[in-house]
Amino acid sequence: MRNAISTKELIIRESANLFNTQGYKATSISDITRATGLTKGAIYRHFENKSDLEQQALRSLAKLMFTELGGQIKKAKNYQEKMDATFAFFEEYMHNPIYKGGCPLLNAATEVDDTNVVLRQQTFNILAQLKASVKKIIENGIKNNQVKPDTDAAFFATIIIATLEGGIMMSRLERTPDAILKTVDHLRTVVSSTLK
Amino acid sequence: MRNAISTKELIIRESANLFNTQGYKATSISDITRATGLTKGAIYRHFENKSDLEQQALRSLAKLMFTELGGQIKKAKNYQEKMDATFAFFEEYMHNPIYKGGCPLLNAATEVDDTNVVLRQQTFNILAQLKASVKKIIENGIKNNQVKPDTDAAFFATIIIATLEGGIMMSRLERTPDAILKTVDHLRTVVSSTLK
DNA sequence: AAACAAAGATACCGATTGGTATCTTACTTA
DNA sequence: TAAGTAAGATACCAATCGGTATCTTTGTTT
Repeated sequence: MRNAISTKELIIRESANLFNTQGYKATSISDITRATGLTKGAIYRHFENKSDLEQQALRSLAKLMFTELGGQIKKAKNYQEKMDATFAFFEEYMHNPIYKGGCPLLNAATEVDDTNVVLRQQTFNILAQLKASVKKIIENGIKNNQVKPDTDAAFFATIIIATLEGGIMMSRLERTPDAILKTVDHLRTVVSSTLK
Repeated sequence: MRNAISTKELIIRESANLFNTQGYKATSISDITRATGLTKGAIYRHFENKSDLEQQALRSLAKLMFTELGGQIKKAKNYQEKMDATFAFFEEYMHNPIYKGGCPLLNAATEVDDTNVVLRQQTFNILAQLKASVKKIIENGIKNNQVKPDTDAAFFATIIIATLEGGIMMSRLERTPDAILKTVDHLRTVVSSTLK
């Protein structure tokens, strides 16, 4: 049997790419057969149905995102550097993206919020995880005497993520990094205001 | 002939509703026949094809948005009130939306940025119009001695829109106004910082 | 009221959708 | 090397897709 796990990875990689650029509903199994060079029979051997594949593809995109982002944050030594790393990660999207089609969180959130229950819950969890990681950076900053102790971590985590995601939406629509650069620039001054 | 213009309005209204909640690609003509109580023959008498209907529906959503937003802004007398009116408009989305499915700009932008050329250009124009209107408020604020003269209007217009759209995305995914309330709260302090 | 035109309904088209049953191929184990 | 099994290919299914040609209905005009 030709290596099963590597073909499953191939299917997930290619379908994740298509889902993130064309949308989940709009991507057909035939699209995925074309992208992978496999047949329907091969795909349905590895996944129960399309919904199953969608979930695993989104999970893969989220993992990729958190692995890369988490790695960059870990490298940074203090609060300000960790925040900078976070901003740099979203800024980098535009130049050399780790996946095509923009932010998987933004894409999934806007597509599935009214229609796809299972994908919505999964996307909700991705947002929660992202918020938690930004919140943690701020809380650690307070603990390490780098951030004003009365700083509302949940509040800043929310506005930072909202601003970045909105900036990505604009930059992708305008096909220029202008918006994401402006939002990151602004967020740097926001972060400065939380400094001790 | 049963009133043609009112049935065309019905088709646009119902399809705009479906497009904004389910997505453009994901909404079929049959969905629209169900929502309107009309048949395919009736729909294709008023629109060349699905793309034509998509364009007119998005145009209708944008018009609705700018009419409502513009009206609120016009009512406000000075810079701060006009900004508050803008924020209130986006905040209101959550409680009593003027259209289902969230912000038409955000929805269209994330769906079509990689796939649909004609709808992408249209969405691009909507964003440009929104940016221009926020920019104008700031520029008038400068002219009327209410805003610091060195304020970068284009910069603030971008970060305000990005933050609001990101806040809407989060609030809709989380099904709670928490995020949009936080972002608006933050933007009020941002606006304060531009005051003379 | 007869003629006409416009609005909408019906019935169909080929192509594509997600999904499945079955067949063939490739590899492992005995 | 023969048998067994897992991976993938093939061929099909009913349902739905966007779209169209044609028919019926409705209202206007003369």
